[in-house]
Amino acid sequence: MEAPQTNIPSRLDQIETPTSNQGVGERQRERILRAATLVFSRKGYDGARVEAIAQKAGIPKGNVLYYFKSKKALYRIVIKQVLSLWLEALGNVSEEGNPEEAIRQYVNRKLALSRNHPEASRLFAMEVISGAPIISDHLSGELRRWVEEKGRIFKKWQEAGLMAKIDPAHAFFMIWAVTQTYADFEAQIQAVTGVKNYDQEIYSDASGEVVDALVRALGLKRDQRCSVQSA
Amino acid sequence: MEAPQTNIPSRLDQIETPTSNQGVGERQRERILRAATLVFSRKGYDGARVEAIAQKAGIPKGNVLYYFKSKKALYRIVIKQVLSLWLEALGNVSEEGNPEEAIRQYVNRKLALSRNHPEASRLFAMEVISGAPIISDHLSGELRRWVEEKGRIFKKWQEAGLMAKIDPAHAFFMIWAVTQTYADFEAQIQAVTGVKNYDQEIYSDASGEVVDALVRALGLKRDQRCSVQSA
DNA sequence: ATCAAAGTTGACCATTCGGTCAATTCAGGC
DNA sequence: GCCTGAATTGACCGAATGGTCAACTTTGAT
Repeated sequence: MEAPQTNIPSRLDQIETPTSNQGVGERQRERILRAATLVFSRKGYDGARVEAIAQKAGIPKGNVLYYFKSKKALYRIVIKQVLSLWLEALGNVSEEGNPEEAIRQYVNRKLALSRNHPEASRLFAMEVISGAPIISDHLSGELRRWVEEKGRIFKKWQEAGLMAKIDPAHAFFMIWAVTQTYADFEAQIQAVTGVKNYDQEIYSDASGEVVDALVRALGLKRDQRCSVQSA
Repeated sequence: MEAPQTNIPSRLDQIETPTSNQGVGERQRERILRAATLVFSRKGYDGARVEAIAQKAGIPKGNVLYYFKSKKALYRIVIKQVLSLWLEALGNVSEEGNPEEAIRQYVNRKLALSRNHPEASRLFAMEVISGAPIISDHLSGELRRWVEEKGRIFKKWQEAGLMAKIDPAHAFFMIWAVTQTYADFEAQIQAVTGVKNYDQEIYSDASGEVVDALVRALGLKRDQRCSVQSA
């Protein structure tokens, strides 16, 4: 989907690839990407084995290297995919309207991302914990600018007395930390709570209580009865 | 320090090891443990190389395997060390006294842990993200009981109207997520903020604003002027 | 000085790794 | 059917990995 990066054309264009098993390649490619995301998200780049990816995709190892010219190339593509998912989900913290509602929406969107793409979240975490060797440029580029931009909105809210005076960057770190923890630390939360079907039980709790807590943390609730109780 | 696990006695006891380079072994052993913590925390178990650990410890690979009978045994010891650090830092959320002050202390203690032992935090995170293959028993055992126990204190506070009504477990998840993020996601925070000396600048910010925010999130501030401003 | 145990080291081994490749199968256009 | 290029596969290669080992050095007690 992103840059080609591989030796295979395979695009459903007109002129090129006049004859081919059209579509077959694309489907396999995506199978592999899904499998790779899973394996990389659990083992990190160095710990992941091409053979394991192949097995999870249900194809021989040679076939993986046929679609992606190397393990590193595959990793780059996978992590770029994940990164764009992450940045895209950053979405728009809209300046207009109720700050509380804006943040509530944003947090819920991030929670949904953790719920629907936990492997992506974990892979991102792995990369960052490892020192972000691949994506550090994106972090200090795109992401930094995004935070600066959205930070200005926070500043305005703060000056209008609608938000607690926290460094906007730290406000984001907090939101990201809390929302991602439900994907990244699933094993811990699962163990501590002992829930059976993590997905349903945990996220329904989280999207209620945790969103409220974050709203409170940022001092957003406008008509607030001194925040001792929530329900 | 933990269980022996290796073929070498090396204890400063009386009778055994009548003659030896006393002390030398212990020092080397700890050198290796430190190096191993660093490498494992960046690469995970599968991604870490014994050679890399040896290099970081400044000794040949063979010497590492002399002190620890295998990579897996070394990993187990390292992660047990980290886990006990983690559990120990859980410390006492004291029931007596001001809830706000108790949580403030607890959060600050966790922040200090992230600051002083970022590698330990990262290693713990790596293990959990990987599915906690080694420590899952501890999580569903010790940690779960700890959360249940301390959760009762939260319940009491909540019934007394001193704390927002959040599921205590989720309250902990939130605190852990936020405090650990400063160690685990250092690369991201560094990139976004662009600070030079992470350690000093970030943690002085965090221990101020973030602690306040968490106190607000949990609805703990007793004499609170409707939580719109913090300073 | 001598001795024994502890510690150190690089060479070495079996296995596994990422990656290549030639042989083969598959699918569609003619 | 026949041809062509894509797709599939397992065998294979060199490099790297975890782990072993025998030779050697160091240390402290006697």
